[in-house]
Amino acid sequence: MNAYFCGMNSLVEENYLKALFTLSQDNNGEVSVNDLSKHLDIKMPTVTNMMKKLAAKKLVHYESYKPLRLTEKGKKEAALVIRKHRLTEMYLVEKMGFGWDEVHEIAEQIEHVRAPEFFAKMDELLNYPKIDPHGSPIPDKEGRIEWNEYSKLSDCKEGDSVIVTAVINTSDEFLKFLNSRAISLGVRIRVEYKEPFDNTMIVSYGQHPREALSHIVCESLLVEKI
Amino acid sequence: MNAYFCGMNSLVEENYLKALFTLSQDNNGEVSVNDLSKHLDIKMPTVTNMMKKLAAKKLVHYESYKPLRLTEKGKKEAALVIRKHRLTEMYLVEKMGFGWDEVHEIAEQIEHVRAPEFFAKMDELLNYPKIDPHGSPIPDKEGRIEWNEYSKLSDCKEGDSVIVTAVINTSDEFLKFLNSRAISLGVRIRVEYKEPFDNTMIVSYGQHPREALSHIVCESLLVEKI
DNA sequence: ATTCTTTGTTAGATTAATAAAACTTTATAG
DNA sequence: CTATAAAGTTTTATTAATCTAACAAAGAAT
Ligand SMILES: [Mn+2]
Ligand SMILES: [Mn+2]
Ligand SMILES: [Mn+2]
Ligand SMILES: [Mn+2]
Repeated sequence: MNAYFCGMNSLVEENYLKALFTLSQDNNGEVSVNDLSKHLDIKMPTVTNMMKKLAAKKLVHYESYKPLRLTEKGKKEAALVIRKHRLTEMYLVEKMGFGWDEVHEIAEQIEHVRAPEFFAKMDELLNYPKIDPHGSPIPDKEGRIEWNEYSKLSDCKEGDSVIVTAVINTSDEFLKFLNSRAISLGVRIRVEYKEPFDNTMIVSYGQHPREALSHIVCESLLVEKI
Repeated sequence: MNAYFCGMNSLVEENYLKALFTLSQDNNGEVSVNDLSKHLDIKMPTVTNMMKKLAAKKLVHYESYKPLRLTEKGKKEAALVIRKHRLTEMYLVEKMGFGWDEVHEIAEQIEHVRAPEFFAKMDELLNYPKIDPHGSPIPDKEGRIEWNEYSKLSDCKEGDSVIVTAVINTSDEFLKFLNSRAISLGVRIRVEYKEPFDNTMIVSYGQHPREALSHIVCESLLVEKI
């Protein structure tokens, strides 16, 4: 009767898929119930339940006590949700004038809107962007992602000159910190000195001849070497 | 824990409020459970249940077997949902290039997004519009509505010249019909002849010197006399 | 190897939104 | 005024998403 009768996933299912996709990136495709539970702030039994449901829908490989893995179908559907999220973020920044630190929560909701024309229109108005405002790739309409091979600033050596291409941590707080240091995508940074004790980096860029960036900050910045 | 713990209404509650508001317009504030049930395509027992819930939240005056009425609080919250809906429709048409016949279903979903900044931004980018793409007034931030005193085209007399200011029926089919006749808001129409038998009107406007509009069409067009 | 801790599952319960079936009240038509 | 029809309600049940408490498996530590 309603719009959710066919092969569509619910808003809740979409959030699980997205979380599985994201978490599986840094663990060669495997995710623990515990991690997923913490990431979504949902108790473990609820997650187990949902995994059985997603397994029944052929979106997740589920076996008791084994790590969770998305199926190919699951990966595709997750990527399509991420596509909607990132397109939305890009639209909010480029066409509506929001800051890159203001769009995540709004996109978190709009990503669940069931209106393909709406996302297609944003895509068109943005001229088919390949990355979102945080430098993350936007999956294409088939859910394919172009993985860019960038390195972390923390892996650079003294004397390296690099361009900031993406942020890994997209939390408001981190983005506001970057704003306060005038660091944004495209900024060209030179590593002046790397403190052996705690890996803090002294870097220079733009009008900033001597800025200290902690290891935790440097690990969250993806850069392209030049 | 989640975002819906405080005074917020759920998506479902918002749709009930909106329906109550709309239906109560043409019946001096009163709505029957039956009408609401049909309008929302939800069975009557479900509606009765929800009315008790909304009554507990002081949004609806509910007494067994009596017509439903929104409280002042209910009217305000309904108007604020309608505000989000109409602002969205206006944004979709004015800023994204959708047709007036394509935006209702998208707005039906986006109206439930919980992000005041988002709607405030649309409002700003649209320069605080007073009407939506169908000529309906957009309630202000306090939920106040400026009721325009327009008449139906069907109430006009032979020889009257009028400007189309709003459509009452905002269904896709009706809007597409108007598109096919090149009738849109702002078009100046002259009533050439009114058939006494079935109230069909022969009108002229723009490049159309002799167009026949059935009574049902004329009843759905609001006009301003000049 | 045995114990303890962490992780995961099962069982049972709750809340929101819905419907079907049965019943009651109000309205309408003879 | 009844008899019937329409509208509204109550009761019971279902589904999705969640939780707590109790239990079981896997992994770590001694
Ligand atoms: Mn985001
Ligand atoms: Mn989301
Ligand atoms: Mn509409
Ligand atoms: Mn809606």
